[in-house]
Amino acid sequence: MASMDALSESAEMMIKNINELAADDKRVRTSDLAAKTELKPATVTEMIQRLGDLGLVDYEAYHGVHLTKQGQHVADVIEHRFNILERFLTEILGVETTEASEVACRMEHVLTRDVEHKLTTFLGVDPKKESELFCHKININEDDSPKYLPLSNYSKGKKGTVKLIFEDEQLSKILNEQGIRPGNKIMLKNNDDNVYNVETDKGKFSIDRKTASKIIIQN
Amino acid sequence: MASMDALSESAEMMIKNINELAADDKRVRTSDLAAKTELKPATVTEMIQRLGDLGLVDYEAYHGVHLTKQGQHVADVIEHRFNILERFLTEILGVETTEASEVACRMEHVLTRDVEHKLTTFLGVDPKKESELFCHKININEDDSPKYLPLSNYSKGKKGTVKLIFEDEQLSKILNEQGIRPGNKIMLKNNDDNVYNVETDKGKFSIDRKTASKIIIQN
DNA sequence: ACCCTAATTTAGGTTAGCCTAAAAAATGGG
DNA sequence: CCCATTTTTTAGGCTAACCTAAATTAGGGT
Repeated sequence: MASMDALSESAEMMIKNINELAADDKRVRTSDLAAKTELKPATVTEMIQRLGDLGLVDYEAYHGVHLTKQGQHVADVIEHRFNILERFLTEILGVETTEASEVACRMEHVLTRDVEHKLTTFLGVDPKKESELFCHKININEDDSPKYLPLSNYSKGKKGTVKLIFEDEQLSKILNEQGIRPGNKIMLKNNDDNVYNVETDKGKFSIDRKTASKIIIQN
Repeated sequence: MASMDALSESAEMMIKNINELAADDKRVRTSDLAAKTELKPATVTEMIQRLGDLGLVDYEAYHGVHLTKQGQHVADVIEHRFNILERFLTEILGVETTEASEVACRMEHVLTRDVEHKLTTFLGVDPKKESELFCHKININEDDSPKYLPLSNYSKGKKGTVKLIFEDEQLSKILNEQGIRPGNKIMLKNNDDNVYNVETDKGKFSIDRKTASKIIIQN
C-alpha cells in the first residue's frame, strides 16, 4: 500500500490486467497477459518477475501469476480510480465512451488519494462504500432511465430510494424517525386513494396521500 | 502540432519550463533549466538537443534555447491544459492548491484535445478566448476562495447561488419547483453524512447526499 | 511413457531518461 | 587580453521497458 506511489504506469497496468483476467482464483497465464496488454510474452515475464520481487504478485515460473493481498489492493484502487474518472468524463463532461475510457486509463495512474476521494464525493458516491459505484454504473447502462416520482404516484410493490422530502422540518423529523429520509430504501406495499402503506428498514407505516406527495422516490 | 501526441511527459515538461523561463525573447540557459527542473545540466543538454532535432526548440550549443513557433504552440497547449485542470481541481473539487498543482502537472500530459475543450466549456470559459481564463485565475489567487462546490461539499450555514444541476431533466424539474434552480439563492442549514437540509425562497427541504452532489453552488 | 508442439523463460539488444566525471567553451576581472 | 572560474557539453554508465531469437519446460495424444 505504501508502494502504490512508487509504481510505474506500466507496472500498474500489468496489475490491472492480471486482475481483469483473474477468474476464480486461477493463476493468470503469461500468454493471456501478452495478448491483453499487446506486449510480447518475454516482456510480460520480465514485468511479472519484477512485480513478484515487490511482493505484489505470486509468481511461479511456467505456472502464471496471481495477485497477493497487496497486489489486489493496488488493483482495487486503480479500478476504482478508472471507474470514477470514466464516469466523470462521460457523465459530467459528455466525452464519448471510447475516448473517455482511453483518457481515464492514462489518468488513473496520476490521481492522489485525496483527489480520488473528492472526485468520488463529487459524483455522489460514498467513498467508503465502493460497491455502490459499480451498482450505480450497471444501473446507468442497463436501466433506460432512473425515475423520480412522488411516493403518491408510486405503484404497488415498487421499491426505491427516498431522494427528497419537501415541506417543513417538523414533518421531516417525524418521517426521519420512521426510516423515511433521503438516502434510505423504501417500498410501497399497497395503497388506496388516501392511504399509502410502506415498508422501510424501520418497519411498516401508513402515510396519508398529501404527505406521500411530498416524498420523492427514485427507483 | 501533429508531433504533440508523440511527446513524452519529460519532453513536454522541458518545453513548459523553457516557456516559463523565457523573458523578452532571450535564450534560456541550460543552468536555469537544470535548476527549475531539478535535473542535472547534462540531462538538460541531452533533452534540449533532442527537442532541437524535433524542431520544437532553436538550440545553439553554449548559447541556450528558445522555442520555435511549433514549440511555442506545444507550450501554449500544455499551459492551457494545466490551468483548466488546476481550476477544476481547486474550484470544483475543492482540492488544496499545492496538491491541485502537482496533480494537474501530471494530468496535463494525458488530456486529449476533446477532453480539454469539454472541460474548458464545463468551467465556463470560451476555449477560444484564453485570456478570460487568466483573469479568472487572478481572482482565484487574490480572493481567499470563490468556490464552486457541490452542495454535498458545502459547510453548514453557508449561503450561495445554485449554478448548475447535473443529472436528468426530471430531477431538475422537481428541484426547480422547490426553488433549487440555477440562479437562485440557497443555504445549507445543516447536514450529516447522508442528509442535507437546505433553505430556498420556497422553503426548507431535505436532500440526500447523492442528489446534493449534483447541485453546484457558488458562494 | 514418450515425443511433439505450444507456452514460457532466458539471453542479449535497443532507446529514453536519468546520472557522474572529465573535457571544452565562454566570460569577466585584473 | 589573458587566465581562472563558471557554464556547458561530451563521454560513458545505469535502469526500466520494450524487442527478437534461442533455449527450456509443460502437457496432450497415442
